Amino acid sequence: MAELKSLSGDAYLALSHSYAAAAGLAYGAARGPEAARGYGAQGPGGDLPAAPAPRAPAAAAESSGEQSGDEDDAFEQRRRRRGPGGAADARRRPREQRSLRLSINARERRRMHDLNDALDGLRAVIPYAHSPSVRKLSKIATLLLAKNYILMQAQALDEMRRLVAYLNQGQGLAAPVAATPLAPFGQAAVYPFSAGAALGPCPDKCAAFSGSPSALCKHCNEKP
DNA sequence: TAGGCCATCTGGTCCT
DNA sequence: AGGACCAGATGGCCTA
Repeated sequence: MAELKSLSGDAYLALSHSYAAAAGLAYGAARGPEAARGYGAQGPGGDLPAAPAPRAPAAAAESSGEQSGDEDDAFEQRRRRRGPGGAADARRRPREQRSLRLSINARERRRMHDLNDALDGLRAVIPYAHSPSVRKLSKIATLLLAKNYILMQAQALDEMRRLVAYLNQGQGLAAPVAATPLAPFGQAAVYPFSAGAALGPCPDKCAAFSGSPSALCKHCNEKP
């Protein structure tokens, strides 16, 4: 089981709101009472047990039939619990069907573990308070936060492109940079630093934006 | 104690 | 036929 990280309520709400503000969303508000309750919001200094009792669901673990010796009993009990025809059904159940069911269960369990691993991977790249004393994000919170984070990043990228275009226009540049001010992220031409650095004589890249040496740059002021 | 979150089991459906 | 995916049911753990 994954370690318990936790996120203080305040930190989480702050993060959510900043994402929401940037992305024009209101995740925190939308959560309403849940947000107030807090995903993992602990009381003051509230820590969770470092290692939560490994889920040892009586019904689940025992009935999974892979770790327990009295799997049949558990299975029978569950069938009985499941309602009409359950017990009789189980009694009639041939051994092959039973083992087939067990393998299907195992496969489903594996699938869910993979899904949880992927969610852990997502949590790892979402900026929030990672710490042993902070409970990890719930699944739903992880997905919602990730969505808002992506939207926020997209918006920031958009603004940066606009700024670069504006700067390029302002400088009246004939440089190749100006030719594709809105090129997709990842194209070096969009970013004067890389283009300028390649072309300019100054190792400090000071000429990247203006195309002319800077009076403030020690490299530009150096005598050759 | 209620409510949230979670793991697991299970049967159904769809796809290969 | 077998596997993947999905949703409902169930029960355990934890917090307010």
